[in-house]
Amino acid sequence: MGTVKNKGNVREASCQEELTAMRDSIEILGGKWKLLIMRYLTNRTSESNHFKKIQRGINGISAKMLSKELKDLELNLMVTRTIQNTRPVTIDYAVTEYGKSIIPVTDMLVQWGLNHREKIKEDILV
Amino acid sequence: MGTVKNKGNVREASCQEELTAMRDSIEILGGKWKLLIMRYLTNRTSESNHFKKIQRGINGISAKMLSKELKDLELNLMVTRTIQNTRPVTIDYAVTEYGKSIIPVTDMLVQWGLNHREKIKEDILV
DNA sequence: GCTATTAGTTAACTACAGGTAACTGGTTAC
DNA sequence: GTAACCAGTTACCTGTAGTTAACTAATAGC
Repeated sequence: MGTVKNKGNVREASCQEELTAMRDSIEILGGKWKLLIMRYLTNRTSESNHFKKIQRGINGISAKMLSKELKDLELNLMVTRTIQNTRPVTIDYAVTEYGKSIIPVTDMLVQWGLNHREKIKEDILV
Repeated sequence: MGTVKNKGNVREASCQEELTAMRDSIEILGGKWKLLIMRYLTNRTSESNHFKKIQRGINGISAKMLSKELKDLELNLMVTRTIQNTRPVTIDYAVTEYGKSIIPVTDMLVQWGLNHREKIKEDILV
């Protein structure tokens, strides 16, 4: 470790760093819901997003999971949680400036998903 | 459904399509290993990648998981499996042309992971 | 008092992702 | 014959991601 012997090792080392970086991303953003929640919130930065509204917007997510995932995202500084002075009380969730760094990731996943649908269609026809 | 009543609904509709697309992506590429395997293979398209070599290259993956994930990726047309005429037999795994469409996704995840490390460091120092 | 809204929490459960380790089967080299 | 390489498979187990449904607590309207 530490000594770089040749080009092969340089490539090897940086590849391992890449894989480690991706492990981190997957650990933080992995699972069924986190990226969906982030996508939902980054699409609506102009409005206030309270708990029930988010739950209605993301098809199929339960209160328990939404609550848990929002906590995780808050811990990782991706979203903020603000209590609103409304009756009944609402809690506003918003993407942080840092959280917006996720946009390129979700953009790529959306594009890839759409593209994959097209690919599947083609494969069925041909 | 079908009738678009106003701009709000248009935005709503396309957002739901986006989320659906992302659900697809997450379903196909989700889990601890698939994206790591794809990253590993797309980084080495010039060489042949046999089973043991991949397992050695991706730290911590077991034969069972690698075997299972490669099968899944093959089913989704992301990689090909070719038996090599070597002694002992080796099996070559390669990313398909279509599989390369995943590169922008893994690129973004690698970048985000690296950036996140930096962010955490800063937060500790400040 | 009853119902509805908000934001969750809690318990009880299931299913599957994933880990560990032993094993098959074929080939080569010593 | 035995050790080492290849490519997996199989069985067993565990932890946790995720589901469902019931429940708390506060406020407002009828």
